[in-house]
Amino acid sequence: MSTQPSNQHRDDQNIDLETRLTEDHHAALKLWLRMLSCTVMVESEIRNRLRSEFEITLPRFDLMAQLERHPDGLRMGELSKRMMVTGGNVTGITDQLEQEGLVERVIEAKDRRAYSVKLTNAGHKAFARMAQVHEAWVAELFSGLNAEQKNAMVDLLSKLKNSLTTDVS
Amino acid sequence: MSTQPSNQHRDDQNIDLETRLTEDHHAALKLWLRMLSCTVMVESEIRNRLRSEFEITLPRFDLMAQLERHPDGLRMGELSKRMMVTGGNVTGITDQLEQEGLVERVIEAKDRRAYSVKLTNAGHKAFARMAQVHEAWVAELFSGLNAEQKNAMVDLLSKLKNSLTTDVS
DNA sequence: TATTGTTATACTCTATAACTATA
DNA sequence: TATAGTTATAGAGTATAACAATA
Repeated sequence: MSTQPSNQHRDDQNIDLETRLTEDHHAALKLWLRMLSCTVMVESEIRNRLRSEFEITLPRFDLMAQLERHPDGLRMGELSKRMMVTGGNVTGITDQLEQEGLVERVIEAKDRRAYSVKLTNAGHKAFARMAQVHEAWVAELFSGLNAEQKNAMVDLLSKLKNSLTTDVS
Repeated sequence: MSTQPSNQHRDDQNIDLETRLTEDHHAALKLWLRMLSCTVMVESEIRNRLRSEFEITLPRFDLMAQLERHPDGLRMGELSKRMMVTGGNVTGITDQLEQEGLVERVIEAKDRRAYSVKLTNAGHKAFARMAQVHEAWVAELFSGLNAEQKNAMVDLLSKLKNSLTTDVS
């Protein structure tokens, strides 16, 4: 093996490199396709249940969840960032929730261009009720993994998320 | 501890059970939220790149990917199942791809109600070009995980997917 | 001038239900 | 009658760009 001319040797190395690269590409693709299909399955199940049980859509639920975590309210721009959606959409979703009395816009004293969006009392109550059921659904859908496996996956996803937010942006 | 009356003891067990249940629910929710946000980040990045580089949408790309894997063609109903989308949508997406000459409907001799949808030669070429770049993007986006971690995650997702398709349907 | 948020518009995907043609 | 696929419709979410009000 080591008796081959260095040219050939270099070729071998290149071939190995290529092979490894291709294998890695395939592994990444396989991972992505599996992740996507799992996410789509869980997401559409939850979407359907939210609609049939509570007549609410996922983005609306998501906006309320964001506000639940921030009792002091969030600005439109902050909601936009957190929901990974452009401003116009947040306006639309907020409008709907405001009409239903679940959310309110409070003018900020310091910057009168900006609003602070908060859950109303009714919004808090409605969300608490939904969140509990929602959490049980999620637990049910992920019951195929035991505690250890769930933790392992959270760790892997955290690593991935970290690399995504560090590199890409 | 073991000197407590059995009533109290039973209470303790219940509390433990509840605690464990709540912990599990939280773990599942945490996992789901992390998985969702990772998927959304990767998906929107790929969606944007596909649009700006190739002027194609994700569902259209997905349909072509399905056909690439099945050179003999797929019926509309099969595409619908695989893409997890209703029939009307498949008709629409197929129409567009057919207009662009990337896909063709071939009437089935045996059952003249049904079509077999196939990639055209142009479709094959176009897809091959896109798939190569797409795979490189995915590899790049998942480069935060090493080979071992990717494999571990594929395994966990396979387990999850399996439990989802077994239990839920 | 820059920023916050809204409005107007258009596009894609989606589901549902009524429909046509064939089995 | 049942099935394969299409059509028509309506709705949600999305992005973009022009706009108003405030900083």
